Amino acid sequence: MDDGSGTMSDETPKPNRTRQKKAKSRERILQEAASAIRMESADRVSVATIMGRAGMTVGGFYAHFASKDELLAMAVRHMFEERYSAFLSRLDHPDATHVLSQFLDTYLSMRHRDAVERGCPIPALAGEIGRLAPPVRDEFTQGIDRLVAGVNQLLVRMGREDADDLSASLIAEMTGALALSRAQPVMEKAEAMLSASRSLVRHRVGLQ
Amino acid sequence: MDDGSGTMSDETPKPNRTRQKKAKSRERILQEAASAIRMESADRVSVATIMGRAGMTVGGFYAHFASKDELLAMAVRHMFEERYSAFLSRLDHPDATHVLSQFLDTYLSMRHRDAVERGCPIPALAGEIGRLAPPVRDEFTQGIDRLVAGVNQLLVRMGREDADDLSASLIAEMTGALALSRAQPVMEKAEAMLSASRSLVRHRVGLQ
DNA sequence: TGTACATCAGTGAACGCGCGTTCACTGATGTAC
DNA sequence: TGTACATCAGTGAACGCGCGTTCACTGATGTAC
Repeated sequence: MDDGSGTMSDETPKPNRTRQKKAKSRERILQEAASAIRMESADRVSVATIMGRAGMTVGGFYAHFASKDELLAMAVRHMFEERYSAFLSRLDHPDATHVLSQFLDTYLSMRHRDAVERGCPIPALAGEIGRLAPPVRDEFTQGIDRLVAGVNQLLVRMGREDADDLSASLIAEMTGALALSRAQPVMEKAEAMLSASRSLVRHRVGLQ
Repeated sequence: MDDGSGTMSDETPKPNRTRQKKAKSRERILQEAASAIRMESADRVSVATIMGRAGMTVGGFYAHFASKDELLAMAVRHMFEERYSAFLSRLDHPDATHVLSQFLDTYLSMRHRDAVERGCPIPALAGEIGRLAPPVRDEFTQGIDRLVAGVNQLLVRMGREDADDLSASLIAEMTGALALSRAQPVMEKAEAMLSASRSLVRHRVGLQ
């Protein structure tokens, strides 16, 4: 059972063609799960469906994950990395205002509203996260914390002294506005909601 | 089939003890459904569980509702009425500022955060509403519209000229903040999130 | 008021279905000599 | 390099379970005379 390394990790037990193929399969499962969970909810999406979309059959699943819950936790981590690694790596960009401005506009856009399966995990999962297993919830709250901390950092660099409260308040408004615009099937009304929040959020951070 | 009234309504076909008892049963089912749906999601809660909590068995359900979907729509309407009829009836109160101030503080409180099953339907259902049947979604968006319109009315009476955008933006922030504080299991952090939004929302409407 | 039939709210078992998980297996790839 | 065995990613059928819905039924209440 022990691979000889100091920790109990089951990582890197020699790369070869078989293991590389397995790693790619795992990546495909994670990607399909990340999409399907945001689209259908963690509850509704089945292990069989995810495996099917990843080009495999159900039985093979348990060679990759111990349970559906473990997949959910890894998929939530995957969503935050996929969506925010680029943003978080731009926090040191010389023009903090520009980075923030772009973030706000991208977030509060119809494009984002309509791309649930590649969008921010927060509005997609906030409602059901309390019912999911603690490790899943942990990945979720850590993802939120990193995002809020990122916005906070930009606000500090822009000279805001109320950055702590403001960053939390902005993320609350933005995730709320996206969720509400998605609940509204009439496109014009959905756009009006995003537009209202976009202009007020920009105003609140001193843009335009 | 026709009860003789001009419309196709199946209402008021003579009240007697049997019918009164049935009406009370229906009310109990609706109340239990409204609680369970917010607590467990529309998806996870079963017709059998709701009927059991209302003191009946599964089979009796279809004497009250044509399907689970019909129950969901009626239950969503019930939630908004239960939560907001008092607030909406206070819109004409002479002191608009006071009514709004109370609304904000009640909404962004730990008490509200911890009372999911009696709380605002918006953060509880926003994530899954897009997957529910159109009639359920309609009740939901109508409920949101009435709430936003109510806040809008108070802001107008307080002399705000940007009331249209501001009311939508405030509801977005408040529902978002409540959802985020519920996702956070650490009480102190949950309270900090609510507190951040509470002070900024109050500031945005010119309070304190 | 008393009786005989009608109504219908609610019971409880059954249905077909999709779920998460298990498991004996297959066959391509890896390892040892 | 060639052969013989070991490994293990992935298959596909099966499991027990809970779901929404149906339906024959029961028995209390309502209606007609």
